[in-house]
Amino acid sequence: MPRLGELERSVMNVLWDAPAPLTVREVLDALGERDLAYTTIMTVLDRLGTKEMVRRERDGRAFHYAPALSRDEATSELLHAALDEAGTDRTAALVHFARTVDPDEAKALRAALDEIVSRTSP
Amino acid sequence: MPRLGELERSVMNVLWDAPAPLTVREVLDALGERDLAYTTIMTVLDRLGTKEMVRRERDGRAFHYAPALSRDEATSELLHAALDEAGTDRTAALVHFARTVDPDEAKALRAALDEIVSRTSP
DNA sequence: TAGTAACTACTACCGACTGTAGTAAGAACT
DNA sequence: AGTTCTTACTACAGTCGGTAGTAGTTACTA
Repeated sequence: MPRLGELERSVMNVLWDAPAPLTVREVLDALGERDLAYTTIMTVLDRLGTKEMVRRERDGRAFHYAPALSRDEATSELLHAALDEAGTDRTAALVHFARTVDPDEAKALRAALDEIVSRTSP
Repeated sequence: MPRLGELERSVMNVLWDAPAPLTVREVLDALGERDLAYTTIMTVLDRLGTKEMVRRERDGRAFHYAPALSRDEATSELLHAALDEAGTDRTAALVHFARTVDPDEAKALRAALDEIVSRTSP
């Protein structure tokens, strides 16, 4: 997954928070605090399309934009990418990560792992 | 932790693989396959210093460069950074990650988590 | 001791990526 | 016919990373 810029990520967050695909104008409005030009959002959405982070479907004369993957998937892919940078010692890096993750999150993570590990080697 | 480029990462790997701090020339030699200029390595090491990824100590008239953090720490920080991009739904992202990680790595990760979780809530 | 080799400091340049936006042109509404 | 909305295309400046040159200084060497 390509790296996202600040504004690109904001736009993705808007799309992820929306219950349905949004038009350029709707994204623009959602980003109301940052007084951006309509075409700026167009450009960003276009680039996100090139990066295959969003897909668009025509509805009448306007396009509607939707995330190509869920926020969870995207973050998970980021995590995998980070892990891939480790080269060797992937496991060691994971162990280090496990020890530094927030306790509550550690619990949730372990629960999820319990499932998959028990499913893999019963 | 700032993002590293390709060459920067190669240099970090050289430093991580070395048992002791290296000089510019030693890094350059270790990267022998890529015919780079001495000053290119200098520049890269300098930038890595700015990013606080390496520290240097003078030894005679030359500097020796050492990683400022271990490879595991660096990868772990990358993982945390990736997780931070999740904003909300950190846990959900972790669960997704747990389900998509390599089975062997999942085992190791769970073992590490077992430790910390049992230590946190005995 | 004069010349050469090694090392650092500073500067430079190019390509890719990102933020930001303008202009042109077509469709639709007034 | 004019205004409005939308898309397509183009542009420009800033930052980052890869790559390296030059100048100046220290140290070894013939």
